[in-house]
Amino acid sequence: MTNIRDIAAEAGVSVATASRALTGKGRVSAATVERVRAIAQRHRFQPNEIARSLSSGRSHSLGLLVPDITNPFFPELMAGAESAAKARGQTILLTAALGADSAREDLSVLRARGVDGFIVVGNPFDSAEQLREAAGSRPLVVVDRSESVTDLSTVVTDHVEGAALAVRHLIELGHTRIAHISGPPGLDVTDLRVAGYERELRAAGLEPRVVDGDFTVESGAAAVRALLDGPAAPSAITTANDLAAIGAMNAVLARGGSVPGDLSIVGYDDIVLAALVHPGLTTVAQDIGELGARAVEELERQLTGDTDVRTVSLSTSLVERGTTGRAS
Amino acid sequence: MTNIRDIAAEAGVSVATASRALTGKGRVSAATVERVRAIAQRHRFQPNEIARSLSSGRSHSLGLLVPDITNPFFPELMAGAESAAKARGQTILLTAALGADSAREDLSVLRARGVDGFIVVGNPFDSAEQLREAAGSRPLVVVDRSESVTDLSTVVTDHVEGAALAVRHLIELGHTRIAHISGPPGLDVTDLRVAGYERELRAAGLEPRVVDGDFTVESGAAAVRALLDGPAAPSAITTANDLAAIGAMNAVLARGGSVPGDLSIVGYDDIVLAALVHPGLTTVAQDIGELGARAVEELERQLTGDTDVRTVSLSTSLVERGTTGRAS
DNA sequence: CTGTTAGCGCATTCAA
DNA sequence: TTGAATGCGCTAACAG
Repeated sequence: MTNIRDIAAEAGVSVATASRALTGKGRVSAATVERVRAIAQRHRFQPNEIARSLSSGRSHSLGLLVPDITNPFFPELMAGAESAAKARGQTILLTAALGADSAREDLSVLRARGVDGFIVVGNPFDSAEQLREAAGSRPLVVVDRSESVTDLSTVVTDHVEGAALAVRHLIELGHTRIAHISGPPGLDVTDLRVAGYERELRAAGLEPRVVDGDFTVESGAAAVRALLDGPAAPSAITTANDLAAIGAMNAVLARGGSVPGDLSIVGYDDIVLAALVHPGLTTVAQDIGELGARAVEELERQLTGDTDVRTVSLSTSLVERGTTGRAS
Repeated sequence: MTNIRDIAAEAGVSVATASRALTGKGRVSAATVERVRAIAQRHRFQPNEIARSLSSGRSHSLGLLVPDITNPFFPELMAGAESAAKARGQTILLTAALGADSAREDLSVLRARGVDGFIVVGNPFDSAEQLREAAGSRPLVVVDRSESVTDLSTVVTDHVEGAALAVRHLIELGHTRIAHISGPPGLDVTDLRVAGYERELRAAGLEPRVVDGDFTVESGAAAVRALLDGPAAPSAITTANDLAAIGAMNAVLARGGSVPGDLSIVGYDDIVLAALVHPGLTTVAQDIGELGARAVEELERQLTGDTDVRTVSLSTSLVERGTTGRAS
């Protein structure tokens, strides 16, 4: 590997000057800059980032912690983060951790690797305080958690409005018995979406009805079975996420029912999968990749010295596909 | 941040001894090892990996290059690689690059970051030689390419046998007009699966029929439309991957047909999504996560000095779900 | 504008 | 078994 000493030697300057010419920091004559860079280019010189990190204290790498890589929501977010990071010369160090213990450990590993900051999707801990401590005073952006982390920068979508959007769509289609399959109770995202659902339903003079789920396909299926077998079965449902919606849809189809004939279904997230099932899932779309990209931007902002705590809120929209129809 | 000097000072030993006690390399008395480690633990000392890398020349990090993070196949593989790496104290540096140019650039960035080796999924270049050059003499394991990279360690599944498995299943169900929707022609994976398909079909005295696709949902849909609109429409198809199979299935359903009533469909890969569509997709399963995990293992083996070029071949199996039925 | 001098935090010689 | 010295490759302060 050719290093900066080789370049400096060939250019007939000191290593320090070569460094300045290459990084653009510090005053160097235009002539030497050009000469040094030309030589570097010819040698395909790539500064050793490890050495650079050790010396400068910045690694140009970002730690990304996601809860569950097999849930298709997260890869989409990762993709957005990865490409935004790449565009800014940053590299993503990826880690997936489900529980608080492994999250603590993983963050610690990433810290030892010198990441400049963290993007944490969801909060694996019980409190924002624990999360901040695990991040070890490094800049931190939380994605998709709002209420519980008021003193940290976050990137979120407007869950209340999104949930309301779904309900409004069903009401416009003439539905009056609209149930909601929620996420795990207590979670911000869950509560906000439930709140939006209830608000919009009550505004129309209708009675809310919430069945708890946990974002999984299975929970969606189980919830819908309970709903359809119970009294006053709904003609439409909104769900906490697309996975649950798909589970619900499969459960209806599995018992010979039809969607949207027997039940209209609205998902939430608009993961890629939503467009691939048949019929296509009507869902509340959030730009998942953008969520990741904006998190990178926010982190970058903090890394450049801006210490404001900010909440970036992205809008949502309804994507109509085939799982919703007029009430009969 | 507390560093090794602090630990050494508190233990009353030199930094060198502290380092030896912590890493376990070199002779140190059991007593001092214990003392140093106790102090380190009390301080929650985490050696700075950056410094360690610079000094030792090893970073304990692996570069993972995937072509397309939004194709659900790759996140599953990433998850397997990530957890295997974590279990071995390695960290994954992730990058996604579609074309050869960006792949070259990305590998270069990862190299500058000091990754100890690479796992490359597919070969973004025209030849194994270019890939090796882009990896810059660092150990390299290729996943899912076999033919074109005979002189590199690879982890693959037996595509020929997998494709044959699918055909055999359809033949057992009584189908005789069985078409195959392939991947992009020229790709190893494509050609091998086509070969397996043709071999098995010919063995049964049946005539093969291949329509080219490109692994996307759309290509599957287009191919199946062409097939059904043409003469001698098949009663069953095998596909190069699950995404194409799902596209095919949706195309049939979209025109009012039924699956498997009008067309039996077998996918390939068994991505998570395969179980989530309705009806569930019958498919040739490969353990995608295992593919990633084994790649990490192979790389690790090379990193520990074993320079044998090896090909790890994982087996496949048929998962019967709802998209295949008896020929009418 | 440029060169010299010091580290960054650790691993690894070489002596003792 | 331990310590002192050296260097990984680079950036950053300080002189000139």
